[in-house]
Amino acid sequence: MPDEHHPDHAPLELEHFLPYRLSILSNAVSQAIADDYQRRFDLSMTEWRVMAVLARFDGLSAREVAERTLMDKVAVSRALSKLVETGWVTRAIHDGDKRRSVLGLSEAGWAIHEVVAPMAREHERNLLSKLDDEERSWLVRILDKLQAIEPK
Amino acid sequence: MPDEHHPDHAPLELEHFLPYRLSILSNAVSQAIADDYQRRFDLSMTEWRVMAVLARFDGLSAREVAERTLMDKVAVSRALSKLVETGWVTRAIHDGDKRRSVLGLSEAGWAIHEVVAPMAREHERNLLSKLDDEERSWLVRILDKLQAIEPK
DNA sequence: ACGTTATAGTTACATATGAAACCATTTGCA
DNA sequence: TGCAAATGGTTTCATATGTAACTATAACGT
Repeated sequence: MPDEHHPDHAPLELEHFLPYRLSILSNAVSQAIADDYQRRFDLSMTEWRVMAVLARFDGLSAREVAERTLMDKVAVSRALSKLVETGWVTRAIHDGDKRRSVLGLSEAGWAIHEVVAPMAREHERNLLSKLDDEERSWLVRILDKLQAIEPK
Repeated sequence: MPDEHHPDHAPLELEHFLPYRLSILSNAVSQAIADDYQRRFDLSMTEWRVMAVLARFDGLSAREVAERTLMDKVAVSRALSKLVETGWVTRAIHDGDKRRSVLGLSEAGWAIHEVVAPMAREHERNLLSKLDDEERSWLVRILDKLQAIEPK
């Protein structure tokens, strides 16, 4: 909790500064997971996110993938070109709109997914195991509130 | 809360996956702050973190700055060379160990700090204002637990 | 003292990322 | 219809970042 006794311009104590703490925690967690599938499948985090979204929503366009993952379209485009090349994602052209692509996991892509999804879940479980039930439910509630549309 | 009814290999629902949520939240928060001081002072996040640490601990070496900020030494080295060049940080050589540098904020550096620190605090307050007291204290407690040394 | 090893910090290179320009196609509307 | 504006997606370029190699100095063990 920010200490009211420090004047506003006093040096920040990074280790108690919420944005900093979130950043450290988030990076540590994401990196641990990413290292895992990176090492085993040479799959980047953006690529995995694209695959995860296509596993749930088959036939999306690239723009829709970008929306769902909150990544920008350039990142998605790059991830897709690699994924299509390695054969884990299929890309067709939308009939009726030649600009749009129609994306989905290939058989091989599903096979990767079958391995990586449980891996990711395992990391999450591991993280949550540090909390008790009460803490877990507060965490979800707090995240929901904090994420209620960032008002700049 | 992860839903027990989904088998482990089912498609991840990113929007309920804790590591993903943390990453989105953390990026949004940090980016909002960074945009702010970036625009006004052409100061990157790593540079600001170096300055924040030097505001609290005068005379650190580069390695110590890296430890305190959890950034790697190359990032710190680069940040420092820019900060020294713009004149916001002073760098001397440790007497008795010519490898070590002795770092600190300059007058100009302090002036920047006086503006940026309150800005950062304001963003944090803004974020925390979405929570009530009870939620805030749970959040701190939860972060403490989650951050208790990542056991890989 | 002296060579080996460790440490502080920088440089070089390879890769990742983001913004803007770009191409193709489609939409909106005069 | 036909042409300006919008949209989907890729390419280009400039910048950021991480890893490994490197330089200089210091510490250690004999």
